[in-house]
Amino acid sequence: MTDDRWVPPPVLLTVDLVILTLRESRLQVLLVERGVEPYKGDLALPGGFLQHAEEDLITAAHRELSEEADLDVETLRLEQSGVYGAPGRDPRGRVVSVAYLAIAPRLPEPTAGTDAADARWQPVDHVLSGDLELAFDHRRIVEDGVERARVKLEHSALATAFCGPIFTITELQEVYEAVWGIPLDPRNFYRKVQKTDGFIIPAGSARKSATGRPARLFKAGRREVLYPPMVRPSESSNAKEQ
Amino acid sequence: MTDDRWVPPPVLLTVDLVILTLRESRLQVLLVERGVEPYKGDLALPGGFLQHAEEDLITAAHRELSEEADLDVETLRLEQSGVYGAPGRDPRGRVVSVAYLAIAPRLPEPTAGTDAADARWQPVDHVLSGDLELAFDHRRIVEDGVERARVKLEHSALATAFCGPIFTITELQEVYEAVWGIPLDPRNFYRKVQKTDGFIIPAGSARKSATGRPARLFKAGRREVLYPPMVRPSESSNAKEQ
DNA sequence: AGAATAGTGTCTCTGAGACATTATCGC
DNA sequence: GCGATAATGTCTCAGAGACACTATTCT
Repeated sequence: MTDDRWVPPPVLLTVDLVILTLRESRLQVLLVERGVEPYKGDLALPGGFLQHAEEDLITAAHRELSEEADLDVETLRLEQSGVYGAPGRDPRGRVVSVAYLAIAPRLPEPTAGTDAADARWQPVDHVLSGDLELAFDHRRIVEDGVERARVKLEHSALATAFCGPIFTITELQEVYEAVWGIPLDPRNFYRKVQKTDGFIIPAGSARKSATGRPARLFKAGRREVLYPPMVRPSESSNAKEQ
Repeated sequence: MTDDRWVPPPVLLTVDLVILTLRESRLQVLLVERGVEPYKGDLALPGGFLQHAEEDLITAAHRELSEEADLDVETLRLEQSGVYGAPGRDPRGRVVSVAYLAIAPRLPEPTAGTDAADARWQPVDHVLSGDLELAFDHRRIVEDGVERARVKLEHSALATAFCGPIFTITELQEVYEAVWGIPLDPRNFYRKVQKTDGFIIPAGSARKSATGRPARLFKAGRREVLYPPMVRPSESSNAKEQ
């Protein structure tokens, strides 16, 4: 099968970023309008080719993150979310894309970057429902990224990363509700979060809303892995396989 | 930052396979002795370069699987497990590897393939403990693959794939014990597995061991996602992040 | 006082863990 | 009968879900 003169086919590598945030109590994903062919003018995930042969994947992801959105790279956790390498996915040739997932607190409207004609937040439901068409196979990448975020919310303290440095329990609950897309009972949520040791740490008390009793403030604790995990209700009737 | 004449750097793509099975009640991984440089003579995961520019990743994984081990591809579930693309991981240049995880029932000693001087099963503990040196960053790939298998055992009916088409509950328990590396209570395991609807289906009754009461036989049910999940004990004291 | 939001308490049910007991085989 | 393995039952405790109540602010 392998010839003496055979050489492996080169491929081009891109990193694509699924940057999720919370705006107006909805889970939103950062999309850019492509400024170049192919799919020029269409919406797509921020990302791009590896810069040079020595660039690390995670480095490239961070570079694209700061290039295409004016975000503070330090505060963002970045994690690999999948590889997409189907032969026909990019008309420019054999392009394999490594997807990275980033979770961010409320962010400002991003400034347009170099490769992107425009960059803006879009609700993920619009993407998942298909109302919003994305270039390449980026819709699938968003789907996988969102599902990964949902699972991570169960088992890790990731939700605090969606909030600012100081937050109320209600705000934290809103994060879960937005990402999971379901309502939660405030009292059970309160109890669960409070008794999960090291999840959140008290940080004084202050007013938050215009009316009502002032909420206590918290900051993220040291615990990364939540055990027992936060449970997503009615998980009995789902099906999610590769 | 982007020059007019700039072109993205090409990379070489490999697929690496983490093939896990159960032999002698231990979790074992298929390793090959490399027949070519670099790392010639060292143990490594089966795998290799993309064959041609149009080959799908999963196709390449299946091809390597049948090339390097004489396994029935049909019965194996294959799933992406990670990407490994650190700049210095392969002396031949910029090589990015996509790892695939395969789970298999008891398998025979494999026959040596084309690229591999020798192929054989090795207990994963030997790899994880570092007693067994692996080429490239393959030890890390095995670590990630095993952890993924452990998690999948919790939330999916994957464990039945380790068994043959017909099995006893005790055999199924041995799968969990081998992969998780901990002993389980037979009575609680029995109860849990029985009441998880659609996990296993009765398939008659027959003798299994030389002595004692004959065990009932089962086959895999239709359910893929287990809810509530099988819980891995003492998960309270672990830490596992990217 | 009343509206609005934050925080606490209680009851019930499910499921996990620990462990004793019974059932069915070969000898 | 005995030894060995399979299967079932029981008790207890932790945690999730449902829901009523109290607390603290503002107007």
